Amino acid sequence: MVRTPCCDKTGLKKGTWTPEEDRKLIAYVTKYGYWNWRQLPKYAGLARCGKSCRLRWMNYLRPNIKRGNYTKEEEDTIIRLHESLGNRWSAIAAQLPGRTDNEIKNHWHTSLKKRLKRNSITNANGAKDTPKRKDPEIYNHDDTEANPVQESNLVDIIPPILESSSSSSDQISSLSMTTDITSVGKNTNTTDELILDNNNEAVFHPYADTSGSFWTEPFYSDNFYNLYISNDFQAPSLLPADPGFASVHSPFLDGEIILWP
DNA sequence: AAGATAAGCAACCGCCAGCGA
DNA sequence: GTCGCTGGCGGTTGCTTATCT
Repeated sequence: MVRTPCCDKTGLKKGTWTPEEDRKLIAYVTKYGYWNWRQLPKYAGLARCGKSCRLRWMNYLRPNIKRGNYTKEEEDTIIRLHESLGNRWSAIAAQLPGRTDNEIKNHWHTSLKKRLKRNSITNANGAKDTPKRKDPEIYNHDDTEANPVQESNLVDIIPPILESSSSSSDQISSLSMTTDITSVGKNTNTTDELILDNNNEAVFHPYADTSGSFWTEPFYSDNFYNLYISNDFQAPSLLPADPGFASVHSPFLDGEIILWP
């Protein structure tokens, strides 16, 4: 039996996502939710495979994604879970809020596996092989707080995502209303962050200390959505009647936001 | 300074399970 | 029971960046 392709590949773009594509996907999913990944790119105005859209959203664009260096606790958890679960990355990721299976898998293959190997060699004969590049995650855990975020192009426009707002990485518990000043993004080329003032005007401010409050401040704001919700995509003719979908109306937005379960 | 090499990571591919018709 | 569709998962690839020589 001939396997049906996940999508019609003709004319579909592959490779790295552009900020513009990210904006479209964020805007669409924010407004309508992901009701059908295969159909979604058509309505969102994206020349991408549905799977590619899903992967991009799940691994990088959705709320509550934690980027950056792993803490020692996280690494220990990964190692411990890998011992018991094996390569079941999604199961491991479920125990680490904010981390995706893909990211954990990458981290395992690039750092943790080698670290364990090195440890076992060291334990076996006391020998130490020096890696070509010093890995601060392995050699200096105290540095993990110094630079907690590694930004992609995307983060030029997207705020860091709140980890603690939900125990499940697949949930948005709420869209938090924020106060006078709302952080909406970070300029990766400088130490400035983009914020909105009382008039909803974007201005760059010196980026505040990222330690401590960085992952705990509520910043996933309606103002952020207001910035990036655009009208350059087509609304689906039929939105899901799934009772698991809830919608809210924001005074800051033109229309409703679909909140997925 | 430039080329070689290793490391890191985003993204793709193919398979599989679940579900409804 | 089967077929087709969809979402999800894990393995792998290939590009970019960092480091070494």
